[in-house]
Amino acid sequence: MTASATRDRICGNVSAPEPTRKPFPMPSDQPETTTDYDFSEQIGHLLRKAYQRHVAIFQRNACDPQLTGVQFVTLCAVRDRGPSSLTQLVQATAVDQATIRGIIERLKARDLITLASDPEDRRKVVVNLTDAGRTLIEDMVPHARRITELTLDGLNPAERLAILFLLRKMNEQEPPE
Amino acid sequence: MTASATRDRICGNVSAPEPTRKPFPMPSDQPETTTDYDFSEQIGHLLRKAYQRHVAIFQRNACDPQLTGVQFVTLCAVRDRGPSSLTQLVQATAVDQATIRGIIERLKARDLITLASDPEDRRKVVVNLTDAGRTLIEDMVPHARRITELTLDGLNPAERLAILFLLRKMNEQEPPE
DNA sequence: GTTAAAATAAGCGTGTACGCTATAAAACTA
DNA sequence: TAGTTTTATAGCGTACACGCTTATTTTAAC
Repeated sequence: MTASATRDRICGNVSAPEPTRKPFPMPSDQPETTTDYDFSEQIGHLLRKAYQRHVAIFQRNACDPQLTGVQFVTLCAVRDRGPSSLTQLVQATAVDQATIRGIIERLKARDLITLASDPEDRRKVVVNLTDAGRTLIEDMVPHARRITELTLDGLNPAERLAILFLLRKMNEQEPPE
Repeated sequence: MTASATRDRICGNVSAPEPTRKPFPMPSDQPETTTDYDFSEQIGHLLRKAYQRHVAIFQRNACDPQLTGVQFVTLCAVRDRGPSSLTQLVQATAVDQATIRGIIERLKARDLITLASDPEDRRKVVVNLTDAGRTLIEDMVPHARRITELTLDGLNPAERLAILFLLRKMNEQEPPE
């Protein structure tokens, strides 16, 4: 820290001793210095780490080692909504349109779903569960509960409710334009 | 729920994309049935959506459209720690070892960092900031503050403290074996 | 004490999966 | 016909697992 601070003086951007031009009005009394910005305390960094930890827990605790969290979510969405088009699954799962195609391909390759085209709208690809897919969901759900439990391990019941509430509230907020 | 879901195939389930009305899931009475498992209320799903929203906000608000959040975190880590080996950066950034190489490659290609080999340990690759890299960080930090602000938009000050606290606490917990 | 073998550490290559942007083609709708 | 919706395709970036090479450190033998 001190080493980098000294280096800042030596070869840093010493050329501009504050041209007094602020690109953004700072929301509070945040100083314009860069030294107090700690990336490891930012919401984005914490979210990334939390999600990565969850993914690791999922992989270790899924009853099927090939099944990913997103694949499981997609299977659940098909079960809950019945035969669905890709666009419907995109909305239900919050998986990107370009990404869902790969998911569907892999689930199809494992015969967990079937694909058909809607005779009433020939653009649509209708996704359906196979018996194997339905069985896998049934087998997986207890493991999924455990995965949730393990991900929230370390938080007491009140804190668990709180973080679910706060994440839902964040997600309801639309990303600006 | 299940009965109506299977009837959704009449193509008229347009009621889905309506705003979310979600009661609190009670952790107490969880039967072993699969019908009450709602993937969209699970911590993993909420974390994935929250992080994706943050990434979208980052992309729209970075001063450099090519710079990703992870790349920025890596640059910050080099600035904070001084010349660093890849392994040190892996620990500092929580970016996978195989992934950091791609990050470093792209930062190097843009001349934001330099690579050298440590004469004292010839296994090591030492990463250093260039002047351009240092300048980019300086320019970026105000935007990064705004990105954090926008990601937390919708939460009041107490809630912001709460979610940061809860995510930190979750991340401190080790993923089991 | 020097040296050879074993254990550890750093980094590389490859393969698979997820995520987004941008673009285009096909099918439907007005 | 013009415009919208649905899906397909290409390309880049992030993420992790696996197996591998090379370099350093530790240990054991001598």
